[in-house]
Amino acid sequence: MTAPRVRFAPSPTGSLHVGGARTALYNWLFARRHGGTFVLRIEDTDVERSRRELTDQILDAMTWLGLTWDEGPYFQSERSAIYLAAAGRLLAEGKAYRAFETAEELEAARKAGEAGGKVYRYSGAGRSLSREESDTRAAAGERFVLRLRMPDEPIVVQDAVQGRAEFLPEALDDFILVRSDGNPVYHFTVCVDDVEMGITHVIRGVDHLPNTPKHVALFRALGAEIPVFAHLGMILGPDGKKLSKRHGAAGAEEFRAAGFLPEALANFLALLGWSPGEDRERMSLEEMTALFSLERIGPSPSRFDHEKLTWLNGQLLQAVPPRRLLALLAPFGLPARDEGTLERAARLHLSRCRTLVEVSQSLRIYGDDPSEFEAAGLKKFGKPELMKSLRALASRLASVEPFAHAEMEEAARALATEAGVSLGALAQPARLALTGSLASPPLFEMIEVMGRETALRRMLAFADRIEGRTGAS
RNA sequence: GCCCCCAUCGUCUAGCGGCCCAGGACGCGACCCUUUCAAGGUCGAGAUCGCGGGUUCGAAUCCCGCUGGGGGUACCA
Repeated sequence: MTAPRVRFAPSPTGSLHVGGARTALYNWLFARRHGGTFVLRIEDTDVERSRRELTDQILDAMTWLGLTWDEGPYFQSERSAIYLAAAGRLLAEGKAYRAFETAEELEAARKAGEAGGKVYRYSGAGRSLSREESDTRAAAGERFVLRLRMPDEPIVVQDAVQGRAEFLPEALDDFILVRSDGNPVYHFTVCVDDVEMGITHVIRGVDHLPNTPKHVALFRALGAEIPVFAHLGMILGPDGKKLSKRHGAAGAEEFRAAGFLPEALANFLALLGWSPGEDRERMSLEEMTALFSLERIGPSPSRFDHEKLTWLNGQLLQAVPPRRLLALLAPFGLPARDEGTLERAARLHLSRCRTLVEVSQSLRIYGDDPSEFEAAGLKKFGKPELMKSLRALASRLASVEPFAHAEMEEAARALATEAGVSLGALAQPARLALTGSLASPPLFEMIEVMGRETALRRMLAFADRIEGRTGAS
C-alpha cells in the first residue's frame, strides 16, 4: 500500500468521548502501521455549538493517550474560502443547484408530509429552475441554499469493515451543501476536505454509514477518487444503550481523572472491535501498531466493560517504573515524605491497586496517623486483652537492629512463640493500629518503610485508645 | 414510518465449510501460596454459536425470512 493518509475529525461540541478516542486510535494505528500520515481536523462548522475550550480539551486528551498527529489541526472554520470555491465549481458545472425555499417552508412541508403518513423528501423544486431564473433571483438578493443533484441510480458503499451496503436513490434526496447564510454544511466540508487533504481511508463510527452514499455522490461530483471506508461498530454502555455520562465515565478525561493510565485506556479501546488474532490482551501502542489491520476489525457493536478496563489498568500499573509512577501520582495527592520512601511505599502497595486513585489512597497511611479504624477490625482485634501483646510487640520493635523487616519478623515470631500465640494474632492488631484497616501489605515491610517512630507511636496510641486511657473508645 | 448496519459464554472476542459436542481474556467459584488484603499459580462452572428455513456428503462459518439490538432519516456533527 502506498502511504495512506487518514484523519480524525472531531467536532468540538463535547469532550473526547471514548468512541471518538477509539476512532482516533484506529486511525493513528493504521497510519503508523503503513507509514502513512495521521491528519487532525477540527470540524467546527457549527458555530453555535463549537467551543474553543473543547478543542483544547480534545487535543489534550489525544496527547495524553499518545495519539499525536502528523498534520494539523486544521480548523474548518478557517477554510471557508476553500468550500465556497468548491461550491462555485459544482454550481457552475450544474452538479449542484440553488434552492430558494426557506427553512420555514421546508419545515412546514415536512410536518405536512408526516401528518399524512408519508416520508418527507425535498420536492426538488430548485432542480428544475432554469439557470437564468436561478441567477436572476440570486442576483436580486433572494436567499437560497445550495443542493447537490443526487444521481438516479443506487449507490453502493463498499466498506472494509461493514461489507457492502446499497442505497436506493429514492432514499436519498438532494441534500444541502451550503446554508442560506453562506456557511457550508458538514457533509460538504468533510468531502471537500477529504479530497483536498488527500485522504485515502476514512475510518469512523458506523453512525456515519447512512451518510456515506451522500459522500460518495459528492466525491464523484467533485471529480475525486472515493476513499476506502471503514465504519466501526458503536461502543455501547454496559446496558447496551448508547454510552454516556449516565454510565459513569464516557470521556477520556474522566478516565484520566479516575486514575486510569493512558496506555491502559488505549489498550482496552483497541480491543473493542479489533482483535490481534493471537490471544493477546496486553499490548503497548508499538505492539498494537505492528499487529493492526482493518481486516481484523469486527463489524458488531461492543459494550464498554469497566471491569476489564480496570483489570487491564491494574496489569499495566504494575509495570510502571517508580519514577514515572510518582509523577503520575502527584495530581492525585501524595503524603509529605521523601521520594525514596514514597517509591518504596508505592512498590509495596502497587499489586493491591488497580488505579492511580487507589494507589494514592493507599499511600495516605504514610502521612497522617489513622484516626478511623474499620469497624470489623475493631470488633475483632480492638479488645483490651490483646493490647498487652501489642505493647510487647512494640517494645520488641523498639529495639530491633537493624530496623529491617526480616529482623522484625524474626523478633515477632519469637515473641509469638513465647506467648504461645500465632503470628497473625500479633500482626492483625498491629496492622489495624498502623493503618486503620485489616488489609495492607506485609506488616513488617510496611513498618520498615513507615519508620520506627511512626509505627511505635501508632501502636501505642492504639493500645491507649482501646484501653480507654485517652478517653475515646 | 422508511432506509442502513449488527447478532458466538454475563462482557470483550477467536473462528473466514470438515482441525469446534467452539479456543482465549475479563468477571465468577474452588484450591495453592500466606501475618491480613492483594498479586501470582492451578483447576472449574459458563455459549445446543438469537430463532426458523434452505444450500452442502458436511455449517458457528454461505443464502433467505423472522426476532432482537443499534444507527440514520436536519439550513447538527
